[in-house]
Amino acid sequence: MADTTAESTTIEHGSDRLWGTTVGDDLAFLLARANALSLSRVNVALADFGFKIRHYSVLAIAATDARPSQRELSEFLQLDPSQIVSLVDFLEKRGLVTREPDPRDRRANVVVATEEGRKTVQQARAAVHVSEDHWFSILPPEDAQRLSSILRTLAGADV
Amino acid sequence: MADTTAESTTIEHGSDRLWGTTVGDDLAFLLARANALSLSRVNVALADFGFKIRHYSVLAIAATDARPSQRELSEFLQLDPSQIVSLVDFLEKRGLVTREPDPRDRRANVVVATEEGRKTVQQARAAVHVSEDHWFSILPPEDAQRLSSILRTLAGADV
DNA sequence: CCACAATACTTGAATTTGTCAACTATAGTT
DNA sequence: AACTATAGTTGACAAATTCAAGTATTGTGG
Repeated sequence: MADTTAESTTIEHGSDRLWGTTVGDDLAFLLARANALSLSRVNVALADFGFKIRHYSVLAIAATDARPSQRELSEFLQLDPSQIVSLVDFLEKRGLVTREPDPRDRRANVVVATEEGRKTVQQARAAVHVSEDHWFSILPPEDAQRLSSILRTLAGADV
Repeated sequence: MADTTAESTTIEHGSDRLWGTTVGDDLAFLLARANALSLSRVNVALADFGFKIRHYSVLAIAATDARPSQRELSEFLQLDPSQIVSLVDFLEKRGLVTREPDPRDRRANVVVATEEGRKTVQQARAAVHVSEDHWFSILPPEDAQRLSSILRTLAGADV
């Protein structure tokens, strides 16, 4: 842990002392805080595209050949189905994705990126990765790798 | 990527196949998802106390001898000052914390847990830790340790 | 000491997000 | 055909987020 003494020259607005309190040891708290920081960075990176993280996530998945249904998106992104509706509406209005009928199930739509959508997501992904890499570069490379692998375990293991 | 040989016996509710898409590699996404899972667990554990994670965080910090000001809480928890106001209102109405004038700065309040608040937070902390430990026990112990350490680095380093 | 800018907290309003129930259309089952 | 379950949509409502403005106090430069 205490390998980076990267503070103290700054005037220190003073809330850092709260790290010593019990919540500073709490994994749920650390996760929440790391996520909040990550989120705000990513959202800044996506602001140029008029996206927030969710638009980006939906578009990125739609730009693969996975051809996800809205239900799958809802489940995977842990969002209410009605939230997926508005996300897809948003992207569809901008011509980035289309709803295509699922030939196997006429109730379902499949969300697919347009050519424009694929171009856009490529640029957005680049922006996101620049912002992420910059942040994660404060970690030794093997820690970034470990973090990714550990989080995959946690995030994939429901219950 | 493309294993759309949708034929398999595993009819499975299906969204797991989306792990293969690009977002599944994205640290920001993994962080968000892990946090969402952690959050919902913790909130379940706290429901008995009528808390959500933020009430608990404020109370837990107030129950130390750190005597945080509201501004410090705002900064540390990354919440708008007005959100701290309502959290402290909430806890104060329940007799769990009090606002005490900061002798060094009459503009500021210091948030301190009452005796009742200290008792409550102790029970709440136990509930949270049970729920966390249960979840994190899917990790090998050294990974849990590493995760904690890595997250502390990430969460503490606000470039 | 005075004028002025900055800070700590509070209030309220605007916006976004989260949650949920009801509805239509289709699927699957018996 | 009757029944139940599912995919998507809509709309209502609650909760959370963000912002702008106001009060009291602090600190600073003249």
